[in-house]
Amino acid sequence: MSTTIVSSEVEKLAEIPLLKRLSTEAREQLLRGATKKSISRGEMIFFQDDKADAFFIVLEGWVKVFRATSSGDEAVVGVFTRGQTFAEGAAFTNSNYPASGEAVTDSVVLCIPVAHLANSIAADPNIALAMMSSLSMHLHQLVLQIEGLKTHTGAQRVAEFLLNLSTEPAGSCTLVLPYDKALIAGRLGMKPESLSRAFQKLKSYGVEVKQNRAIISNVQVLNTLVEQERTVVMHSSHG
Amino acid sequence: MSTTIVSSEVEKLAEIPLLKRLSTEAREQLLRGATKKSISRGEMIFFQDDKADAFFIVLEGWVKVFRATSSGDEAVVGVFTRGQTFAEGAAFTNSNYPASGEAVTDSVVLCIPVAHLANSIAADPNIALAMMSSLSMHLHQLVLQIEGLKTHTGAQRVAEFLLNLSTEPAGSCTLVLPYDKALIAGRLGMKPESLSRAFQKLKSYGVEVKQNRAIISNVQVLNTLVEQERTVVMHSSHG
DNA sequence: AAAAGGACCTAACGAAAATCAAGGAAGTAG
DNA sequence: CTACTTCCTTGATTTTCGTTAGGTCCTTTT
Repeated sequence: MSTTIVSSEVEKLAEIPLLKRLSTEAREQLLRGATKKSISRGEMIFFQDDKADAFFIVLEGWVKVFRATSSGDEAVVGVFTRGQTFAEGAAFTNSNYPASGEAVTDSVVLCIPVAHLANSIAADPNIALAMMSSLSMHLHQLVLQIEGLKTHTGAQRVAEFLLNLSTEPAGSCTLVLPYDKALIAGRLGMKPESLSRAFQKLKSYGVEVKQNRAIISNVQVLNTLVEQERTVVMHSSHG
Repeated sequence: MSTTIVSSEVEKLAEIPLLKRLSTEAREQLLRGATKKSISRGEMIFFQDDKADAFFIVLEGWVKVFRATSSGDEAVVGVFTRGQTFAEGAAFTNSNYPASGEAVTDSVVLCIPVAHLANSIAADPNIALAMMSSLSMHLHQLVLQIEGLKTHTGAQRVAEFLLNLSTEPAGSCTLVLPYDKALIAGRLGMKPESLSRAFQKLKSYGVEVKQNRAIISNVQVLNTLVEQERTVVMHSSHG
């Protein structure tokens, strides 16, 4: 399921962060070599260790990127949705994908071959600047993820995740969990059971989870929890 | 302690990965705006949340990049040495440093202002490609770090760290721990006490640690340890 | 309507690692 | 040589988290 981009679609894609800063000509040039792919839930997009000959932009749905260890264990490295780029890092080292990509919902992604990207950059160097900005944001996100893993408890990471989903800066807020709990757990570096326990603990901080809906009664309370030091957190007073 | 680069030095710097692929002219252009800084052990190079107006290349010594939480806890995001680039991600987001940088030994770093980089890229787009490659390698390294944290035990991560330092592909090998154990622990996402105990466990895999020297009696044995699944590792037979 | 399957939660156990506290080893200054 | 600091190790205890197994609820199937 793969089609080229028709020019009427190009302007719709201008809202994507990576393409936003480009001129109309540069955008058209870059998209000329791109194809749109529809992918069913559970289908693989690329495989770890394969030659990295393309990178991707999510148009619809959710995609996970993960590394599989030799023993079948997997570590979720990122989860991406509408407008986000993924696997763009591999595209420049002229090497292989360091991780695998899989659709976790039915998805549509834009696939841009590395060879075409190289040509496009030669034609318009501004494309390189847009890519670098995208890479940097990715880098920044990974830095935050590492900090979270090293200094936050499970419940704190879950709280952080919920706060990122919430739009309200304060007060109460209801939100929809974007993908199933097993994947959320993977994304946060824990097992589903631990995620369950974390939700339990967050009850005493005013978080109610029912099905795929979460209700935060007070965003600021959660915020203070995330800010707290590891050792001080989650002692007898709450629980 | 900050000086500009004299042209006689430029060719010596050609071996640095970021600069390697550039033409002599591009290299000279980029280095024209660079300054060399000598930094004492413990001195800060840049501060988290400050405006990111420069990125760096290590010429001598070791530098750590870390994030500090409000409560004084810190997460080491990377440790860099000779030839490696750091904080280059911040140079493109036009924002603030997501982490702080500090010299852990007396060091010399090359400081390249973001404004000058932008000018240089305009003059020669190939510089952009070199930067992208550097960013990508960084991205890849962080991905591996996240994988390690999520799927390896402490002892496995230490083994991995030692293997990265070793030059021999097999057999025995002696190596020098490049910086103090507290930092190694931070780098690997654990406490110094846990690092100590991890070294203990590795004794039964043929690793001897005395002072800042480590002797690996068989590199391959360590390699198999790292490859093993989490749950199978470190049971009664060893220890 | 009953059965089957899937997603999620709960509980009990064990392993890994953090914490707290104390003791050693090496280097430095008096 | 002794006192002191800094860095590292060790031991005892607690917490966290993975594992396993069983249970509930909800949806789909027959």
